[in-house]
Amino acid sequence: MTVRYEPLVTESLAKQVAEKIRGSITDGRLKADDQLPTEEELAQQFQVSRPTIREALKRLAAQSLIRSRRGPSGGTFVNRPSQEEVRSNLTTATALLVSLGEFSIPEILEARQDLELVCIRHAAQRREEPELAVMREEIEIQERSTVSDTDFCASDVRFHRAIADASHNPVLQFAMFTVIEALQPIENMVVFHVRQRDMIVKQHKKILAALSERKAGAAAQAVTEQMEYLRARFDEAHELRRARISA
Amino acid sequence: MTVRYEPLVTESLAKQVAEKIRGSITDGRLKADDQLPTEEELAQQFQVSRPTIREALKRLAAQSLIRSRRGPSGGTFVNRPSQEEVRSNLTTATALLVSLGEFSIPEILEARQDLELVCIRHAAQRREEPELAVMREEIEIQERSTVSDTDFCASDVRFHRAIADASHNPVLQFAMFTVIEALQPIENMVVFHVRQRDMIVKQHKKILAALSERKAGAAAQAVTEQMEYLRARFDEAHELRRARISA
DNA sequence: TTTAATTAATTTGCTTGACAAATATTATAT
DNA sequence: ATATAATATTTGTCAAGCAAATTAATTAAA
Repeated sequence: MTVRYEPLVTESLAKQVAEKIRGSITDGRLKADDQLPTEEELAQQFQVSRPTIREALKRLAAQSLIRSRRGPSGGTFVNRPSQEEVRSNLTTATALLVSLGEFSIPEILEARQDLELVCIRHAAQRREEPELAVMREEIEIQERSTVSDTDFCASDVRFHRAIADASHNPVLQFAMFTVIEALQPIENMVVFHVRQRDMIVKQHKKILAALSERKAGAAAQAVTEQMEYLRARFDEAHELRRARISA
Repeated sequence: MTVRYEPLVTESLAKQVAEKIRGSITDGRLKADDQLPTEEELAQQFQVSRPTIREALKRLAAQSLIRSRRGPSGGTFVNRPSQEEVRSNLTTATALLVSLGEFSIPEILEARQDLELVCIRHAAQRREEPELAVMREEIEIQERSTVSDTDFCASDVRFHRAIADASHNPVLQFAMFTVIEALQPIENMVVFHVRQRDMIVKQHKKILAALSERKAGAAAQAVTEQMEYLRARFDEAHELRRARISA
């Protein structure tokens, strides 16, 4: 008699259950807003206890693949993950990688320059009034001398996100946002240490002007200028740190 | 007497606990490989039950922020998330967004062309033997007529990942991998429906040759060619589908 | 004395059973 | 007919305990 061996399973039950359910979502058997069976029923189907089912569901909830509501019409439903949610998950993960030193500063700067150049070329073609309005607004904030360093940096992030938005390609936005967020702590360092806001604002104005007139070349030029400026400031900071260490 | 109101909390306990712990990881109070208190101790500290703590930990485990091991020397530890893990999480999330139609096919194709052009310019400068070897190997696989459609697509993905690798910028790799993975199901469609492998292999050879000789212009040209070819095939497929529907 | 096997201790993994809280439905009273 | 109250359903939480894995300590044997 032939025996079909099941694969040896060492994964935890909760993880297996989570994978099974995740599978039925990703392969389309469960669509957005579909309702899952109740925890009780799932427990029976998988032949595990309810807390185990709950651990599995929490894994999925952590990736905002599902949402739960209490009550008779409640239950667990497949989530339609918004780009926002996915992006925020991605951002925390990326920030962690950065903080662990997986990416070096020059690498981040290079990637950011490359990606922003791609975005700005499309932006020069496709930018609409709303994005220009955001940029104008942020420049105004950045010009106020009363604005704190933290707020200045936050405004800077919003300005560059507006550039990504103006590309009107959500995939590029997605990639760009990640790099912008990843760069933020580093950018904070610069602003805090170097305190050269005027230059940055001047460059932002140049970018805005070029986009307003749909001049792709000038916009690319302005972006390149700013990135080279940032790079120089970072090199300075690096020199300073080395000097301090060796002293 | 003045009263300080705590913010009204409607989030579930498990979620709050997870956020607290996540916070102490992302702000650096807990570093990689640090050990968390036992579930029992956490339950006491947060004044909740152990299953609630476990649900919280599972949320974090789902994002591979922590790992657990049983036994006396076991416990829960802060994970040093590898790029692989973060990427695989990101990939499933992105695939879901694609399957939900958050990104259109032309948008994905455009982003992929732009990003791959960025990668290939760096690759022409920095490519090393290992990446060229991978490309050669994959081309060889793709030339075999016995290879299944699925395997052909998988090899294609590996080929393009090698291009991203050759850029030697992990941030770009990160962004590029996402888009490649996102495109894969669509690419499968093309190969399955159009069955034009020769052309793709020919283009891959052109890319490899240009990279071998470090000719950035030729490499960019070859990439553009392939992307325009794919775009044309997709338009055809789209035409076909529309024709079928209207018929 | 050294080495191997056994035992004990610790920590996560899982189960059972129960109650609390939220929320829609249904029944009741005005 | 409408407002209110009771009820049923489902997730959220708790409690206590056993199982499994794994290391450290202990004991027995060579």
